[in-house]
Amino acid sequence: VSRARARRGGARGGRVGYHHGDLPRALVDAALELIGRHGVRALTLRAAARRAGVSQAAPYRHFADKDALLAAVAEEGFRLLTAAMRETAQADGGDPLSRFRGLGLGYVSFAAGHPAHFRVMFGREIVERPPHPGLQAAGGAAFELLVDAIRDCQQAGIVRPGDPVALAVSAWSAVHGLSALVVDGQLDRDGPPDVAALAHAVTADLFLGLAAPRPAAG
Amino acid sequence: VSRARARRGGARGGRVGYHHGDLPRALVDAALELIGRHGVRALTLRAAARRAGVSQAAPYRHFADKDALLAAVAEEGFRLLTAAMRETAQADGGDPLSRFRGLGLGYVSFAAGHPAHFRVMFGREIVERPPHPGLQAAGGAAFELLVDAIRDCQQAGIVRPGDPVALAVSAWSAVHGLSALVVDGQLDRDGPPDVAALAHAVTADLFLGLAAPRPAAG
DNA sequence: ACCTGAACACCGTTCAAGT
DNA sequence: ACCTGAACACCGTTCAAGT
Repeated sequence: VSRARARRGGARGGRVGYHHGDLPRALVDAALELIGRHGVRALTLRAAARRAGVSQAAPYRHFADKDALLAAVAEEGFRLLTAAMRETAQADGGDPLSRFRGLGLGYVSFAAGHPAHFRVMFGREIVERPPHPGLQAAGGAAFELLVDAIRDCQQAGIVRPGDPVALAVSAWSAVHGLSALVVDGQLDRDGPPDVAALAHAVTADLFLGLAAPRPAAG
Repeated sequence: VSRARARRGGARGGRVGYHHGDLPRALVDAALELIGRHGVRALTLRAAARRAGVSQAAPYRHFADKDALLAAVAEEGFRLLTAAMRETAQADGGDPLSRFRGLGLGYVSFAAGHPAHFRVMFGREIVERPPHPGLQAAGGAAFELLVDAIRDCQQAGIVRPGDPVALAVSAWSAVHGLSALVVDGQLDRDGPPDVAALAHAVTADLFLGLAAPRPAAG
């Protein structure tokens, strides 16, 4: 089976190659597959071009350089991340706490389901100077979801008072840390971990704290 | 100022080059400097050899390949991490809770102070198959410190009952997440963050939880 | 408007030599 | 025992052409 020419039977009836199709899309897909299969070091512009069935120089018609391709991957990742968070937040129920927790569960679930995206988004593969426009903003959107949810919970008396941004940093740290540990295989000591169970435990601990219940509150 | 020859005035009176010195050490240092200055992509074996003042082939006398050099960096990182955690835990006082919190503060402080080490330790730069021996174990040691500290806190009635390993995953997620966000510059929106203050806030939130105080405990 | 082929400087790795 | 020089296959990027 030749690799470069096996593009025909695509899910939505793609053309016989990308010569007049969507080469940027094909290159992003190729990048994700190379990273997912053999790590970030396996992503080369030339290999991505090969997978897409074009010459080594063709990518430069659509991306200024390798960083620009990585930035496209990261940007797509942030879009998918915020979408996943919003979806899980809605699915988890209408009350502010379920919404808040759903955001966290969506975050971890996105990372586990899209490790290649996650690595590019947070891995400093992009050397970029100055930061690609829109990328910083895309990352900020996910954080804003957390801050807003915390504000809602505070107004409902479910989360304790305090700067919602500071509390959001703690929440972000918890779900981001679990995600990073999962994606990096740091939790594989006894086989592949049950990511959903871990996410439920971590978000619960985040909310309740590790402290033993004290006799008097306040 | 020539780069490769400026090795003389070292802190401890190094020799005039590494030809009969410690080339492995010099290569690890060069790797850290390249990563720290220009990102992981700037680390090439050839550039590291250049910095050490030896030929491009010389590193292969000491490291099987690029992964082996990265593994050495990671292993050193894990040694430094556990040392930093132990030190902060001791400095923070004798009671179990201070010890536990000190471990977390040490973790974040190590990451902020050694970002190049941290990236190699957790960044999946090493493609390694099978995992380099001793590396997995070195990572496990830091985690064991957390588990033991949680057990001590449980026995002192400070941390609530439950599987200490599961609680340690939550604690690890929190401090690892904050560390990763700091190292990746994700918290730089309003200038460089106050890492120590963030670490204090996150470890406090981890212990107390985000929940509003409830009228009845248990 | 989009793609190719050839070119250049660079990298990982190997190997026959050197001291 | 440790290092060098030359070599090979590969990569990022550019540029003159092609259709």
